[in-house]
Amino acid sequence: MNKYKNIIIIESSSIIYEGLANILMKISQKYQLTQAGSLEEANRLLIKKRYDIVIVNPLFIFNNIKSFNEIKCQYSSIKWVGLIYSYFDLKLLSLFDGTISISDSHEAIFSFFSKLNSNENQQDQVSSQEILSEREIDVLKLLAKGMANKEIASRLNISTNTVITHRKNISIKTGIKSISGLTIYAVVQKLVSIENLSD
Amino acid sequence: MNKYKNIIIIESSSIIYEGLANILMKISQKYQLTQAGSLEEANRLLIKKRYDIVIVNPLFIFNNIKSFNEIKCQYSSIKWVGLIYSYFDLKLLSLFDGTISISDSHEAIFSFFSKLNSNENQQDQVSSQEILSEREIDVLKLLAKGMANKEIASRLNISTNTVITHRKNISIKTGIKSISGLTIYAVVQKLVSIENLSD
DNA sequence: GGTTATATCATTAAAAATAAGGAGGCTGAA
DNA sequence: TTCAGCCTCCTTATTTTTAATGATATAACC
Repeated sequence: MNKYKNIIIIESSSIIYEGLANILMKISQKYQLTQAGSLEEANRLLIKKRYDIVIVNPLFIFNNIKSFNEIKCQYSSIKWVGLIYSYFDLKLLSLFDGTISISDSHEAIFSFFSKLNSNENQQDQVSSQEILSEREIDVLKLLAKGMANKEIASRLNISTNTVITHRKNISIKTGIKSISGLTIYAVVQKLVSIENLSD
Repeated sequence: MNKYKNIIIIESSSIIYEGLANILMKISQKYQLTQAGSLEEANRLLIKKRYDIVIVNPLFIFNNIKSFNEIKCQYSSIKWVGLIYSYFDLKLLSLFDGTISISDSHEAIFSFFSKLNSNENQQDQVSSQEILSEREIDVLKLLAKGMANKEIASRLNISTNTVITHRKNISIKTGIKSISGLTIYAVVQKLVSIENLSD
C-alpha cells in the first residue's frame, strides 16, 4: 500500500528547486516536498519528522563529508540522492545511494525514482584515479579543447614528437586511446570544464 | 498594443527548463515560452516568428561563437540572456545582453526581467527538429564513442568514404571540426551519455 | 649508487584522417 | 516536374597520427 513519501531537497537554486519539484509532482502526487538551504537545516527537519528521501546538491556536503556521513548513518532508512549539475569527484558521488543530473530527461528521472522505490538501486564504482604528470595534464587539456598535436606543440613550446610521447603515456596510464574518450576523461576528471572549452 | 512577449529558452535540461519556465510564468502570464535544443533550432524558430528574448545556456554556443554572433546581429531587437549554472569565461558572458544564474532568487529573476524592455507579438509555436540527419547522428554517436572511421564504417555497413562524407557534413552543419568538440557536442545534445562512453 | 619517473627529442614506416572535388539514386515538397 | 536534401560511393593528393623503438638529461627516493 502506498503511503505519502516525504522528500527533502537541499538546494539553494530556485530554478533547480522549482524545476525538480515540478517534475517530481508530475511523477507522483504522493510526494511531499520540503526545501532546505543547508545540511544543518535538513538535519533539524529530520529530527522532527520522518522522511523517505533526501535529494542533495553535493555542494552542500563538499566541505562537510563527516557530518553528512554521521547523519546518513543515523537515518539509515532514508535514500540519499545526489543532484548533480556539474562533474563531481566520483568519490564524493559514491557517498550517495544514487544520483540524478539536471541533464536527465523527465523519463530518466521517472525511471530513477521508480527504481529507488523498489529499492533496486545500483551505485557505480569509484575509479582509482590515474595520476598524470603535470605536463601530461597540460597536453590532455589542450587535446580536449580540440587542438591537433602540432598546435599543442607550439602552444607548449615543445616538439610534436614530445607531444606524441606524452599522449602515448597518457593513453597507457588511463587505458584510453581515442580522442573522444580522453576528452570525456578530461571533463570527468575536471581537468577542463565543458563551459571553458570555448576558444 | 500587444503585450505578449515571446521567449525562446535554449536549454536541454528538463529541470532547468521547467524551473525557469515556472518562475517566468509566475512573473508574468504574458510570456510565451518555447524550448529549443540547439542554437540552430532557435535560429529556425527566429526565421518563422518574432521573438523578444532568447535565454541561452552558453554551452550551446561555446563551440560556435561565430554563428551566435551572426544570429545576434541579424536579430538586433532581441535581448540575449545567458543562463549561467557554472563559471563561464567572462569573454563568453560578454556576448550576452545580460545573464541570470540558477543561483538567483525569484526576486532577482523578477527584477532582471522587469528591466528588460521591448516590443510586441503573438501566436503559436513551431515544432522542432534536429539539424543533423539520422545517418549523421549515427556516425556522430559512434565517433563520440571513440571509434575510428573504419570501425564506424563496418558497424554501419557502409564504406569509409561514406563515413568521411557524413563527418564532413556534420562538421559543416555544426561548425565543429575537432573530434573532442564533436564529442562534447554529442554529450550536450544528449546523443550519447557519459556512462556509455567507456573505451 | 641504483632505481624510477619525468620531460625532452628523434627515426621510420604504416595507417588514418582531411581537403576538395564529382556523381548517381531516392524521396518528398513546391 | 523540378528541386533540395539525404545517402551512398568514388578519386587524388596531402597532412596527421600512430606504432615501435631508442636516447639524453634531470630530479627524487631509498
